[in-house]
Amino acid sequence: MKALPPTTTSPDEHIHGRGLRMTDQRRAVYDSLMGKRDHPTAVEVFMRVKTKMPSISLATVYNCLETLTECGLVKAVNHDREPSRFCPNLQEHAHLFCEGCGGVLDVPLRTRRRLQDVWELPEDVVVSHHEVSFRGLCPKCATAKNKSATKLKK
Amino acid sequence: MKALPPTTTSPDEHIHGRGLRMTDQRRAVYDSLMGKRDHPTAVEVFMRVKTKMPSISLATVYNCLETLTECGLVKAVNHDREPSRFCPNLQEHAHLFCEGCGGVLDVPLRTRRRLQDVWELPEDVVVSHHEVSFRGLCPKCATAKNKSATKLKK
DNA sequence: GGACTTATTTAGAATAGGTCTTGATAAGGA
DNA sequence: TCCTTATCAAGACCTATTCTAAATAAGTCC
Repeated sequence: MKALPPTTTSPDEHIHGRGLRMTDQRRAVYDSLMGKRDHPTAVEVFMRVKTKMPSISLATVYNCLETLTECGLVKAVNHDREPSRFCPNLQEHAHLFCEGCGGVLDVPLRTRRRLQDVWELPEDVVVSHHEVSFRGLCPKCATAKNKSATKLKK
Repeated sequence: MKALPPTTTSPDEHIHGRGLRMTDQRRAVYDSLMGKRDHPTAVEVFMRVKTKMPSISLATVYNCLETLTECGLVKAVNHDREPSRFCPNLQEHAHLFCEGCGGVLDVPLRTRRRLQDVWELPEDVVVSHHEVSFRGLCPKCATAKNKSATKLKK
């Protein structure tokens, strides 16, 4: 749960802290997420890593993603019943799933704001984790749709 | 998306408005959700409805739940990759998934609050749906855990 | 009411994302 | 080096859900 920012602790130290090793496979999976931070699914990660490491198996990618998630180096992102996606952004944020282009956008928490400001959580509850997802249109798709709608009106 | 409160429109009218019928199966599924509002999974709904209507099939329960969801009479609730749960509460709310008892709690939106107060959504986006889920301990489990922890300390 | 059309239900097969199992490899420590 | 533990790879397996096809039921038009 607790995840120190990677500037103070390297991914390797993070993993070693749990008695685990930073293997080539884990590093390749982690690097692929850091390289193109677009919330890929496990299969997409698999395809990307496979270009650099052709012998890697899908099961290993699943294992690596699970390990990295447990170590707090990446976050697993779920939306409806779609395949899980993975995200190396450790800042607190929500996600916008674009129905137009299928992309996923990070939505940061406003400074000095907390979810309790909006949600009436009963007293005494303990919250260990939360996930917030929006579905709709990203700025690009929204403006594109708007334009075509205006065009049609004329 | 848009869901008129059931006080102004009956479930039947809701369904008829879409050219669909309120069949016995759909009513049984709907009633089972209204009767015990504890966020059951499709299989749990199936087991409950089966006691009143032994001939119903699981596929029908899935179909009914989908229809009711599309008509805006119930909400589908997803959390991590667990099976979907169903909820007849049409007010805006989030969910707390208790790791202690496995229960699900509705968490209402504070009055006159909106998610944009907390999340820095970029301009121009269009949001058609959102889902917020907390994981942790419900009040009962949290206090129970607290008590046993204090006991151990003594 | 009867014939026709469309919705709905049912049971079981099929699918998809993900997990588990097993045997082989590799890395560290004494 | 030998021993122990972690990791990997391949494929079998699991589970929630969807699809398919045939059977029923409900409207609708005459």
